Amino acid sequence: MTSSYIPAPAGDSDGYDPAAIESKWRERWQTRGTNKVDIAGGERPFYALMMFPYPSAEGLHVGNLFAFTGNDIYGRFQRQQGHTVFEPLGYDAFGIHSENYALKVGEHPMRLIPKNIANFRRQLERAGLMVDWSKSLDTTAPDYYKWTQWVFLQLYQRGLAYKKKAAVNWCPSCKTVLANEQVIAGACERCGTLVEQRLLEQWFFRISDYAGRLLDNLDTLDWSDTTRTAQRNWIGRSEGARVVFRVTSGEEITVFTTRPDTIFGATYLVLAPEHPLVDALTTDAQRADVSAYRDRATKQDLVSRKSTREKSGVLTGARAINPATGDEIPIWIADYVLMEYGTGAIMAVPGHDERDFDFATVFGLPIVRVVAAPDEGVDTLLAAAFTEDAGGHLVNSRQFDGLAVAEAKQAVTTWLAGQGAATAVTNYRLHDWCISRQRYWGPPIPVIYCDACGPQPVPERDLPVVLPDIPDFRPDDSGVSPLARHAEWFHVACPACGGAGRRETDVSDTFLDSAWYFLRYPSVGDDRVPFDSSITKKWLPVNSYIGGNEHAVLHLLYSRFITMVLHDMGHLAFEEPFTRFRAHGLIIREGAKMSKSKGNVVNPDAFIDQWGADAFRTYLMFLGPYEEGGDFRDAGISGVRRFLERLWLAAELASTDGEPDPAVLRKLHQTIAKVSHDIPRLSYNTAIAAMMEYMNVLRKGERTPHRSEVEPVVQLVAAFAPHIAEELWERFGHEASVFDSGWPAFDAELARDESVQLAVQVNGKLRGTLTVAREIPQEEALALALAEPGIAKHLTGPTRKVIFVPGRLLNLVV
RNA sequence: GCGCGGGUGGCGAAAUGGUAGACGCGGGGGACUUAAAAUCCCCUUCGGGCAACCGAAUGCGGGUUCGAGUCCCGCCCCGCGCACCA
Repeated sequence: MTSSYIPAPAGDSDGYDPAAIESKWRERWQTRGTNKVDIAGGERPFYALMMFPYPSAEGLHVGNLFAFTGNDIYGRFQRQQGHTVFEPLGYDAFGIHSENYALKVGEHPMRLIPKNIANFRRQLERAGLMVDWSKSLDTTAPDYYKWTQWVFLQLYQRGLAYKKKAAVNWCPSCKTVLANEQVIAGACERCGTLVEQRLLEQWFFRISDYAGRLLDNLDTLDWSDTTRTAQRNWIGRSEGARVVFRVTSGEEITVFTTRPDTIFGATYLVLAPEHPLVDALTTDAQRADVSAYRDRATKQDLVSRKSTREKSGVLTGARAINPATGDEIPIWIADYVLMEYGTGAIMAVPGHDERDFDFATVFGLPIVRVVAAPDEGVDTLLAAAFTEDAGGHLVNSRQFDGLAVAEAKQAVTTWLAGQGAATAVTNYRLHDWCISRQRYWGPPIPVIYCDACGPQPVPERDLPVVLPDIPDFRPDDSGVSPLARHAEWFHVACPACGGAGRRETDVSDTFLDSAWYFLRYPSVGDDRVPFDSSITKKWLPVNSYIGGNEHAVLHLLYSRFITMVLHDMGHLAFEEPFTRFRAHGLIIREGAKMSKSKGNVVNPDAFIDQWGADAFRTYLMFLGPYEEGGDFRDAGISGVRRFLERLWLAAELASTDGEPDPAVLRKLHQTIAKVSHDIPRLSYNTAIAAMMEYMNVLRKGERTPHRSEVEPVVQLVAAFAPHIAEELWERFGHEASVFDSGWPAFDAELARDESVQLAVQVNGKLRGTLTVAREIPQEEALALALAEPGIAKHLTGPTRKVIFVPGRLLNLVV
């Protein structure tokens, strides 16, 4: 028997030529349909999803490739485990990024985006991803956003979409609403202009109705802990009570507090300046001060208002009764109380809340101690707010004196509830999702306004509401979307009465585009429904989702929310879209985040030209732990390239004469075990290191490897370096793709070392190592150790204790 | 301020509580070669020593343990996220 691969004659050696084999296999995969997925019939479906990119004009970023390659390896590995793997990729191409860039370069986004996408596609194909391009999608295509609009209508029908006037961050330069996270230190994250506050009518989704479920379900998900923690913090559940304070003039003020136990120390109330009761409560004497203060507060942008720590406020002149003490206390307004959290009103307990303490100090308000630590008395002076609750007990609280804080929270709430003054409630920090954008480049929100019928949803049969191709899409300062200027689009018949109607001119947030795209991929091409029910049943929920932690909160939370709503409406059988999620790390270069301004951006095309896609992929995965990212240093890639060259050479030289070396086989099986263990954990760097180690053994002293020592490594390396693996696999005489060849069999017998290095310690310090049989008993190991002069000389006294870890270590305590 | 990561050779990094530094880069030396490249071999944490060897060492200080990079307590530094959330 001879190898089916006949080496080229010496002098005309056909060495490793990545450019040639990579383009060969790109074509071969295409013609053979290697990456095409049998959506309807494929067995053991496995959905390996990665977060889709925004196709920027600069082209693919190394960070994108790092992320995609990590997912691709996982997907290819699952395919080699016998799954039908679906690894789709599409484009998240709507949004303010594209629109601003289009304005900057003076080209219409409808022309610009297809160019960007074509460039992205070219770069992605070079990277050798196992993507089924027939199932790609683009959020800006009408046949996609038709269904984004359908999703909106579902929420609308369910009563989960509503309009309200809301104070929003407004960037006067970008002429748009900004989310809080887009405002950095009071300025627009994009252009640096100081942000103002505006009141606009906006569409919201009632995600806060789902806060409890979104929080509770987190416990059941196989997700990165950091991501789950981030979501928990974002949802921000807190247990407390709503307490009603009666105003002496008759009104009632409801406050939210997490410390009902401290109510005996509530010496004043504070309302947010925007609180609806302020007008009614304010006395004539205070009216001028109050309205001046409110004017000042509303002019300030939301972020700098929140970041100012100095306390300010004014008296309303009204007084309320503390339901616990019966005392009259003053009512203030102050901007440290936020209208959007809780009830927009608080009971101030300066003795036990830092902010209230600061405020009371500034305005000379009474500070009463109602909680004391074990070593403190009723009258121990409060130099600062005492906010610890563990170990504290109540004082100055009448019948509750002496109760521990935790019990008092319950007891006080129950007592107040008995008088109708309180209810125990759970409050969430999560607020409703504003989806309106006063911009052009997004899916129009499918609503028509009619003077006779009011707002009407666009009937499903009329979807999509196509975004018109208009030359002037520049936003202006009116706060109204550019679409309003396009008369023949704007004016439309009312779907209810047929009379004159006007279209909603806001478009929706890009987060809505991406909150359901994973549902669409398997059903791409189906124009009857957004997602086919039997296909969805087969492929979803997503088995593995990989993406950046920058989307840990919003994108993942919104996707979960939309999925949950569609589940509740009977469209989906599951309520959590991503069974497993792992956040990948960030690639940095020379210790700094890659950015154009720092000039340290790596151009993937240039690297692939020079080193080949296989080396580039493998190097990216070798940089560091996938979930932590790594430092991209140009010099490092040579080691990975050398590894592939050595693999190539080993395959070229492999012979079928004689028998494989048992020592090499042992290392091979140890390597199979290591790689099989590491890939599912995304521990790609150590899997590569293990294969490199094996290559060192295989080629030790320029030995000629046996074919059976090389062939399995081709399968192991395939997920990392797919082109070279296919080429070598073919040269070994296989007709089918290496990705349909399965996974090398692991033999524990062959992998077992018969002798091991036993560490010998004296008092925990290493004093020597013994090469011994693996199963050596303690007595024999001890005897061998004592016979070793280098060890014996450290035994300065009688042995008091012997610790023996079989096969690993012997520790003698003297 | 709060939350989440992280701190290990010249560098990127490995290490179920059990020989710290695997693997790779860089560096040094050697073999092969007329020479170079490629390939292969050896060395490369620091200090001391001709050497066998000895000592120190995983941000700092304590602790638990026969044994700690790993677990516990208290700090310092770096990155990311959130930030008057009652």
